[in-house]
Amino acid sequence: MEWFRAEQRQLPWRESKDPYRIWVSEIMLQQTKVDTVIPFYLNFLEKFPTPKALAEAEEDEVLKAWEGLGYYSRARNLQSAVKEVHEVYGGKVPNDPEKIKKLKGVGPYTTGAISSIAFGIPEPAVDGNVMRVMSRVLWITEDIARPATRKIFEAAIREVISHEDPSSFNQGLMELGALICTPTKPKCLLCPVREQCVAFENGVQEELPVKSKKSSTKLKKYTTLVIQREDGKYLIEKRPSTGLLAGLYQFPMIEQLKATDARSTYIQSEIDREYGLALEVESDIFTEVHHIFSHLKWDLEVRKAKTATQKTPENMVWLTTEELNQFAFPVPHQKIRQLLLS
DNA sequence: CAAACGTGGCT
DNA sequence: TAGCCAAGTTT
Repeated sequence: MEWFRAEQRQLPWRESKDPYRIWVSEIMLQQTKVDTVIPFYLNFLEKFPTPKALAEAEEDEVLKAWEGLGYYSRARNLQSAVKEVHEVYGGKVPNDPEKIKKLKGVGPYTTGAISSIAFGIPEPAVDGNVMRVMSRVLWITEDIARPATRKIFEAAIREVISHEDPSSFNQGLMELGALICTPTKPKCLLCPVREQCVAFENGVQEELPVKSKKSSTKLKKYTTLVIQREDGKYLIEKRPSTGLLAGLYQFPMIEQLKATDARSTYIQSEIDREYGLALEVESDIFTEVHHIFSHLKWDLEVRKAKTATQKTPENMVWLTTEELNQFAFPVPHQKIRQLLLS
């Protein structure tokens, strides 16, 4: 805690003890680096300064503020939970871990983080940093990829957490993991708990934590259509409200399951069959986009198309060039949008 | 419990 | 280049 108080970074969410602001920061920081979060955090709180402002916003507006940050269910769950706080708790985040834990998008880590940082309650906040630091300090060799392992670290933290300043204790452990006890090349000579570290004592700090590997990404190929009608507007599809990139907007895509699915005759018949749109698909490829997600890879073959119809299929909308920027697109489709706007 | 769920930076 | 990693949660 002494090390943390002296060495901690100045970060936007450390300038306020407003539980709402702590909450927003903790959701954004899930699986996301500090440097990535900062600009999103500042913009988000400018747009939605209070639980009330977020509760009353349009979901599309919330997603737009999250555009490019990833894991978009975080944004939708956060707004849903804030609505609950607004309705059930009068707009104030409850000062009780059991109630906090029930909020959508708030799991064991975030419960501990909000409880300790915003309310000074001595609850463990076990994230990847804490498991790395403690696996080294205590030479714990359990596989941290397994859900059950988190409980081992929570039990260890409960034994030593400060009841005077649980906020500095939890944040200090995470800050230590971020700045000193790093995944590779940990700066042990600068570490304030080097003397207590069993892994350092035995020279095995680089072997910890033990973490099993995840399965590799799977490839999906799509023909992606930039469909423009006579007044210049583009046809944009809103993704379903569940699953991958839920609620985001994109250029319509047809999956290529076999080689012939890339032909314009196939594309045209598919669009006619699914949406009743008569399309003239160009034979040239406008651009290609390749994108790697956490668990899958997209290869997009983008082609331009024209249509004369005024019909608007379900879950689609015609947008002007300017309006394209008002909706949240996933990164691969941002690349296409950027080409059209340049 | 394993897998789904984004993105960008680093090795 | 391919894989790993980052203040995890939900299904």
